[in-house]
Amino acid sequence: MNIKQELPWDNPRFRNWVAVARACHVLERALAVKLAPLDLKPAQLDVLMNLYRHPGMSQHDLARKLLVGRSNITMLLPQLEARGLLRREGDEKDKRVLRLTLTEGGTELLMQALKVHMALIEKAMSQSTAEQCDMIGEQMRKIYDVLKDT
Amino acid sequence: MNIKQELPWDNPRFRNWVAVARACHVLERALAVKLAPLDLKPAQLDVLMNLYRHPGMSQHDLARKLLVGRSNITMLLPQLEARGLLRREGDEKDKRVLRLTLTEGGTELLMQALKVHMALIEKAMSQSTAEQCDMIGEQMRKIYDVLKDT
DNA sequence: ACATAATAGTTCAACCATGAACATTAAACA
DNA sequence: TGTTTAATGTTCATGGTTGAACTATTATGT
Repeated sequence: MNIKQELPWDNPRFRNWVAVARACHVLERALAVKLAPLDLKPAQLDVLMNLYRHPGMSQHDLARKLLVGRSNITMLLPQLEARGLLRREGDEKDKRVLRLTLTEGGTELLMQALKVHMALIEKAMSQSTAEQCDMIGEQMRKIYDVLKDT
Repeated sequence: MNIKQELPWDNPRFRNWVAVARACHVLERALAVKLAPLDLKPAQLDVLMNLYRHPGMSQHDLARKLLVGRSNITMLLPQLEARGLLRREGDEKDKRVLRLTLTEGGTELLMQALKVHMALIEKAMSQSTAEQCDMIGEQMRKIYDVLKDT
């Protein structure tokens, strides 16, 4: 086979993407550490955030928002429900779906967790100008759109 | 407690970072799918790439490069070694360390996998200009530096 | 209406990643 | 030298994520 090809580490796009992946990795890790005192995992925070913004959403919709399998949601929710952070109530029209809503306590914990999350992101992205930051977001949304159905 | 605070979804930095995380997520997933025919996981590809660039590196160094724990490497390598993709040889000076090198077969498989990986990244980032792409990489490296010791 | 297909959620087994505890070897230092 | 400290790699128990198979319910099509 022809082993001669442009090696990726000479390719700017490749090198730059590696940087993106590494940044994601360390931010995720840092978030996990900072959330530990609240006894909350990043995945759980994602759940709370989505329920705050979309009260009454179904588990299926939540899974799609989080880019995760439905079974993952099934495994995730009981702990949060047992802690009184959210409610699961059967939809009356469609008996298959469960409607999810945050409780008072869930909202309160979310607000604390958001402070932590925001502080971390501020720290991370404070080095970029607003224009740079927006441009990054714009490009990343394009990437998502290109790949989402792959 | 004071629940009044700037909500993250109104904050550009937050929204843009979410886009970064989502883009990472879907690219990682797409890579896993595309690598499946080669019977290779993304994590394994990362190993091969690093060994290609740094032949003779130790497991400890590899773990640091990949931002994972040493035990992860211990679990990862035997499969690759059994497939004849790499060699583990004890260092003569320091009997604690194992030196890792790719075999011919490992290099060959790596080259195939790199084509897949490159194609995916090209597809993802082809929407950005070279300047935008470099800027993204630059900002991400800053983020990594800021957070790496958190 | 009835059969078929599609959807929401659950269960379960398999796979990964992690971190603490451990064995071996090397380095520091007294 | 002899003792203590540090570093490398392994083992193992734990917890998280996944996808396929399953149940229950709703939609579709004839």
